[in-house]
Amino acid sequence: MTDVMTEASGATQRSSAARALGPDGAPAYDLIELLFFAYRDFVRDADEALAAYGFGRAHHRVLHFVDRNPGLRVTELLDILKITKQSLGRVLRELIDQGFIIQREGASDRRQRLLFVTERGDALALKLAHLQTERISRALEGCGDDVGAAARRFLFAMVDPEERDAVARLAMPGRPRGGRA
Amino acid sequence: MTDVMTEASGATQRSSAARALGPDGAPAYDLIELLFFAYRDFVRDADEALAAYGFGRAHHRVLHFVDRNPGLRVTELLDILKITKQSLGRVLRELIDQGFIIQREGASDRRQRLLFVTERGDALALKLAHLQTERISRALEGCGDDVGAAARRFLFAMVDPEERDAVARLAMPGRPRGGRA
DNA sequence: GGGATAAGTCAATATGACTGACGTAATGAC
DNA sequence: GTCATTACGTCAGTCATATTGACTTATCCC
Repeated sequence: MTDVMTEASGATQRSSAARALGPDGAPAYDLIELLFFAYRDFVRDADEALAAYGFGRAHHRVLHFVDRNPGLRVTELLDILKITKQSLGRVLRELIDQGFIIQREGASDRRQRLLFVTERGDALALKLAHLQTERISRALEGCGDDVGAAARRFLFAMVDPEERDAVARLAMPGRPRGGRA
Repeated sequence: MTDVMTEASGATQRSSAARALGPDGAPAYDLIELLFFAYRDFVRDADEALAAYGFGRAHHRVLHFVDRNPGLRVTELLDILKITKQSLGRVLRELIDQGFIIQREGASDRRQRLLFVTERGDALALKLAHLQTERISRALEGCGDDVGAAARRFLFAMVDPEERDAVARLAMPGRPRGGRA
């Protein structure tokens, strides 16, 4: 087994962790735990609303990204969510069967099934986004002025470097809401 | 793509809330999505390491909070994780059976089973914390000076108000590492 | 003694994920 | 026109994490 402990506590060379987080290279327990607690409560808002539709977190994610990116291809969605197409299968089917999402053949490539939200889907996506935005807004109100910008920078920097281009394209501030089908 | 992320939106001066929502009350899609992507990658570090032990994310959470809070009672752990004792059951059993956690009868109340990590459990908890700290440190390095403090403030403000006391007690910056059994 | 509390357990179920294999249709290169 | 590749879907089986509900045991405290 790789001896992580000696590597971590060895005083000879200071890792980036040690530099950023204290003289003794102590773990950043506060941020680790804050991320856990903040995310735990953040997703719970939407979870509760989704239960009324018989949907779960997975449905929300699909609906959200289709709402934000009309005409999204299935492959692109899989790449965003980092799940397999089998995992997506059931969730997408339910959203389509219940009229929240529709598929259209690609104009240039007829193998593609482009995804769009319906009016109903857009309404639900927007409702959930507003719930989450309420929590975010209240959080930012209680903080200093630049905290929103700093939070964006920090969260963006937490993303895998090789994913940042894709994330920047998707999560760009002020990007307009997409249209419906 | 730093320019994308450094850009704080509002040209007009509004309240923090209005800025978060945008000029037209639009959802805070950027922060919603950044939270998703940041958390997705954040937990993946530990997930990969845990796979080698046959453990999952649930084991990590239990191990982490027991490591950080030696002598934790089962009820307290359930309250932190917000899961049922049935859900905790299997995970805790496996951690105990494989020698990562031990239980001790409470001294004053013999109904209690106080939880402690073993040396082995402490080593694994620390290894996982270091993995996550590495990502956090690298993220903070790429940001401005006050971003760490701002991120803490933002994440803390994202927690349910009625949970904040409990979270503050657990995730206080600079809180010392707990001891083993 | 008796009610409340701490913890554990059995059973059934839901959700979200996985791997692997296979099928179908369309594209695009040769 | 054939053929490999791509996009998508699906069948089958499995695993991890979570749920509700019911019940037990031991202990505490009034």
